[in-house]
Amino acid sequence: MKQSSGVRAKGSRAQSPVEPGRRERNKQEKRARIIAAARELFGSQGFADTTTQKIAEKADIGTGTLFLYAKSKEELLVMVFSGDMLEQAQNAFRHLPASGSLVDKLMHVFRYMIEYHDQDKELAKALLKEVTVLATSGPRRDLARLMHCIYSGIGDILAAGQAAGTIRQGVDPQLAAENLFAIYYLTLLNWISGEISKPRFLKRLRAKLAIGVEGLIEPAKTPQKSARRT
Amino acid sequence: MKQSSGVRAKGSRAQSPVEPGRRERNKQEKRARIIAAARELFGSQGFADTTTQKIAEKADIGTGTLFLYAKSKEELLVMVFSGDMLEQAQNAFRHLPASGSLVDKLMHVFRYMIEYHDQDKELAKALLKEVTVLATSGPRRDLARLMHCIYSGIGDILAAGQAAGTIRQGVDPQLAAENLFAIYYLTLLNWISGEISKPRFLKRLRAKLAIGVEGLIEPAKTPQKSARRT
DNA sequence: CTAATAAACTGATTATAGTCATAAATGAGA
DNA sequence: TCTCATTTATGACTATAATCAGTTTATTAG
Repeated sequence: MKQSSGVRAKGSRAQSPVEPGRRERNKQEKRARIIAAARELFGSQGFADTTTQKIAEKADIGTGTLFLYAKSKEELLVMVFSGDMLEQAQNAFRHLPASGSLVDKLMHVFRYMIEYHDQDKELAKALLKEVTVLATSGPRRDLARLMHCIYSGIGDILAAGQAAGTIRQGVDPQLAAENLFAIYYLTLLNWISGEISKPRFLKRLRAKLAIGVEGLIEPAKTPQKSARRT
Repeated sequence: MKQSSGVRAKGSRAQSPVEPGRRERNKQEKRARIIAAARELFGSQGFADTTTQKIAEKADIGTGTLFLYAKSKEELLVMVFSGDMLEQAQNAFRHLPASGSLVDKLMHVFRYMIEYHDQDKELAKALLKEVTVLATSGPRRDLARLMHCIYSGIGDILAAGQAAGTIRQGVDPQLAAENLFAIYYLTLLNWISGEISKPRFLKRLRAKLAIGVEGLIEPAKTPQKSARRT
């Protein structure tokens, strides 16, 4: 019933606020071995052909132990790659170009993610299948972090646009960010599932984002510049 | 090597262009039994707790036969419910209200689909997990029909709006339709995965669709009517 | 009709994800 | 140091999705 997450403050010198303790260290070290083994095997054999046995063997743990760290093979997959995806997303926002249109900025961000998935399309497919349903769901903490990073990153871009006066004040940046991500995400899934080529995909994505940004409404008969072909 | 899809034109009277033949009839009948059995069991026991054994038993076929009709348990799930979803989508467009804003119309359409999934959230979750990745992919014919129905339905609404002059001519209705569906879909997934209540979800969806329709761009300093709160 | 061919069916069998009773390791208290 | 309680680890075991070699059934040709 106690929580005792390796907090240890025994005896005299325990100056650093949290000292792990052997138990916690072992656990982390094992967790790291599991992730390393799974990453390598998923990468070389693919998701379906990698058995949990092989992962346990490679990580040098018992077969049952694996499921103490991930409740299922699918969760293991997410565990392995959600960290990578978060890093990729953070990089995307860190290297955001200062100039350029909103669509350019969005394409910059999404291209980082696209490049990541392009490394291994099969794996990406399996991964996205899991992520799609889990991402929004409660107890997947790491995915929640990823989604928050993405949504707040895009939200910040939009808020900056509002501050600069290029984006309507009335728009909730959070909701708009979710919209733009949704557009990206379904287009990504379409690409991952085969069919369409990468250049075509990128072009299509850009066109869709442009529509998402500009909206669908006819600008109420003001014969100004941007009204094309009547 | 021959194709011989039960075409049968034997002997004298074979006036109707394609007469099934016993083999094809058996197959269809068996397929129907499988779908009926699977639907009932998935509905009462849920996806995970329904074994393929139980389905085969209930459909009165061998365990192996099941996998002649669906390559996997997941495909079986899609087989069972994609027909329902298509019907639901067709109903939504059939009963489209003549008046109302674009957002109203979209909400009308999506509400039909939402009501369907609301009947059994757990099942919907399992179903959407499969559908999300397969929907776009090649060899899933029934899902392809579903997506085409949805996209062309929304596309038609938008094209009508263009004809009426309320929607910008420059917008590709197909791409815009995919955007609006994407907004709906990720919001749906978020709802299905728990957390948010139905009224909140509907409200949020409407707000997002409004943003998707109106766009994000500041209307270039024309102090006209529709510019809210400066 | 009969034989030959092809398609559809079958359930015993296999592969593997995930469980669970038991054992080992760890840390706290004395 | 030696208990004792709690957490973590283990691999034999179970459940079940999916396969496949062998069988049955339908169709076509003669």
